[in-house]
Amino acid sequence: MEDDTRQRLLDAAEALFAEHGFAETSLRAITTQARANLAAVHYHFGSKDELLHAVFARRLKMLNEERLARLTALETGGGPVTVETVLTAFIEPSLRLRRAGVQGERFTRLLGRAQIDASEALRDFLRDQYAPVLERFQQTLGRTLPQLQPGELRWRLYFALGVLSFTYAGARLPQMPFAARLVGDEEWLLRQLIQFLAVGLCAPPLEEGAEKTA
Amino acid sequence: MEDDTRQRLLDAAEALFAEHGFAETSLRAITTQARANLAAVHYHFGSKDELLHAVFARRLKMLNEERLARLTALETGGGPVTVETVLTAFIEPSLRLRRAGVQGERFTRLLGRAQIDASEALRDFLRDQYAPVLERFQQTLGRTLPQLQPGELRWRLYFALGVLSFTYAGARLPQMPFAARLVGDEEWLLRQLIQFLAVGLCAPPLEEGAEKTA
DNA sequence: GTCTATATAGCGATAGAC
DNA sequence: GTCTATCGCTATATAGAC
Repeated sequence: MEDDTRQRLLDAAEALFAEHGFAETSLRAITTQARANLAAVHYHFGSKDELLHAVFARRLKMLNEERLARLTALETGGGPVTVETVLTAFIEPSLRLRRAGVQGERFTRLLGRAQIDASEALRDFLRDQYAPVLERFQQTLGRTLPQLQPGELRWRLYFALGVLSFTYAGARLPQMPFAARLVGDEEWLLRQLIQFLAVGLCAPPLEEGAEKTA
Repeated sequence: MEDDTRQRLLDAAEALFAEHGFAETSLRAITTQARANLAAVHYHFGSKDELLHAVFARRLKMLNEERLARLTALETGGGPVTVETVLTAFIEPSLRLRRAGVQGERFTRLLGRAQIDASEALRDFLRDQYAPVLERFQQTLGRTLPQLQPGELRWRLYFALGVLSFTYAGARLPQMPFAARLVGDEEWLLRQLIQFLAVGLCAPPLEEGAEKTA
């Protein structure tokens, strides 16, 4: 069992945090699902907070490295650098994670939740992980959409990441009569999503003057 | 104090739930901020869950009634029924709530969070409140955008509500170097938001065949 | 309606045997 | 590394005086 226990704890925490939230999930629920002892969490991670941190660390580094690698390949590959291809470079790695199995789907769900839920400490950690990625994507998009003021581009990027987070979080709009989960056919949904975001980012500027820069 | 205590409890709960989340907020924190006794919550509401329910009930009914009234006025007023005007009919009432004071801003923040956070029981309540509103807006949008398959329209509406929830929740994208809060200038941001959503909803259909209807 | 006092339960965390 | 047992704390909820 030894190190395998650590992985089972991460898997169980990932699933339960994604489903019920951090505060609502007890260490007892996690260790039960992981078939581990209650004390194992503190032996392997030190605290509940550090367990959550480890859940993110396990997957986030690779995810964002893949995003940057795809963007670099896009910019040096000689192909067309359009809003669609840049968005795809950002989104596809996370979609691959979802396709890789149920644990990947749970992680993206947790990641979406964290954008709204995250405590101050977790936000600091996520910021460190995301800052270089977002900055590079923003720069590239800025070159692709030179007609936009920086403040305008940043808000549109904010909206776009909002859609992505909301969708990955699997938010069930209580009012919608259809299942809002990403069931099957994620390829079709990805195309819908990318088009929705792309036309939003590419919309003509609204700025009349140039006073709004932040 | 009598009934005033009830209002102060609702105000404090609204603020703290919006800021820290439901599970993370204790009744002690709420009663302290409301300058009320701990037992007052159970006297006035019965339980913590029913307090949350009451926080939503206090504002949600009026909000959705105003949305429906605006949509009706739009459809019978003889003016142009465009995607932008329909979106405005949906969004403006919540924006008015935000402008009305800090409590309105807190409520919309809580409402945004709830779309991702909500427990099963709260989701049932929200569904009942939202179902008729969303259905009518979807019908109207369907007439304005007849080229879209129903499934396509529903997902685009889902994306749009995602952006709105995310923005109202005041999600601080940890990676963004700018303040992601809605500081001042909400008029400018509203125009940005509505344009982003409108062009996304109006994008040409992606459907090749007609097999995808749900 | 508001208060004090308390019941009851679950939480994260730790000590120490094995 | 894994276990049992438990500490110390906080939570929601309630009973009963005023």
